[in-house]
Amino acid sequence: MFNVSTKTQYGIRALVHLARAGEVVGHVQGNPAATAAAIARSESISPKYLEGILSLLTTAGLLVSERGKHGGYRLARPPREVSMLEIVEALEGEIKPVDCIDSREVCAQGGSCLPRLFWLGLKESVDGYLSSRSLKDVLEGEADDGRA
Amino acid sequence: MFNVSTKTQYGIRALVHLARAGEVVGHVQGNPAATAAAIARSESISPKYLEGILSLLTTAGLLVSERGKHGGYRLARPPREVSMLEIVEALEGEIKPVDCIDSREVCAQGGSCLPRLFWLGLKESVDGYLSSRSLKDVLEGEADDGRA
DNA sequence: GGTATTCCTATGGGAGTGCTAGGAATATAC
DNA sequence: GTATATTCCTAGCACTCCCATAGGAATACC
Repeated sequence: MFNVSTKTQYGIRALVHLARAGEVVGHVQGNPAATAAAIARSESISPKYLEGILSLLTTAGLLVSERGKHGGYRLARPPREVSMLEIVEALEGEIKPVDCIDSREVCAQGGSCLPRLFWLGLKESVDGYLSSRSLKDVLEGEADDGRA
Repeated sequence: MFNVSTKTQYGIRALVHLARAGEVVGHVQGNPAATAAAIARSESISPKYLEGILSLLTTAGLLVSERGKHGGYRLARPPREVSMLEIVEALEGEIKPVDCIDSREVCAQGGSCLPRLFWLGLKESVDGYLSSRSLKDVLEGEADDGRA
């Protein structure tokens, strides 16, 4: 349960790759931007598949792309300022255990829906974890910050 | 993301239904056991579909079934003693964001897999939330216990 | 113009979800 | 012991989503 798609896994690995290489907009302009093909090779990911993923991250504002020859991708912000929640939501959509999660009203089913509060709590727990980690934390292998 | 299947949603609603009706093994022997058909009717769930779900919960040891005429289902334990983690795992399997979550060794991909620690932390966060809630908590609509 | 890149759209196999259907096994009632 | 009410087991099916793969259009550098 709670399987994370390869799309998200690959996306995160690509972002970690860029972060490790210091590919951030503004910084280290000497470096050429990293191409999708290069990241795919280095991370053993299908190149064409990764292309689409990087496009999504660009649309979401997490990456900046340069087209044409010597083009490629860079992080739009330093890793410290990118929360994992942003990344995951960009690729998988909102954390939403059940569909009725946003409607403050009662569920489709008529009566009182007690489980909804339970699912809401789960969403908050997951959102809390994801938003408390930055790309930099993942890069540095920090599994937890001491407080569960 | 993190969609919970109807199987699990229906299963939980059925368990809440049984808990509310006081259908616990040993207690209130006067009551007839609740049938799948009756629960399905009351909760507006497809009867045949619910049958399979209740069977799963029986196999998992959360319900006790009685076959034949006047048969039905009862909770195997009082609601206070049933953790939501048990229920969810019985219906959806282990919480496992990525497949490499149990292998202490490095992922399939050769090098160091930093994201694995991150996913492990997510699993622990979800497991923690689920194991901290009992069926009774859900029944009483307790969304949180005060501590995030 | 040639080349290297991102970007867009379409396609397809495979797996999982959400049921539906039919009947076998089992227990009670008369 | 037959009828009846229930759980239990297996199979199947439409639908959607996942995981790519493919081909080419748009763009930018040389």
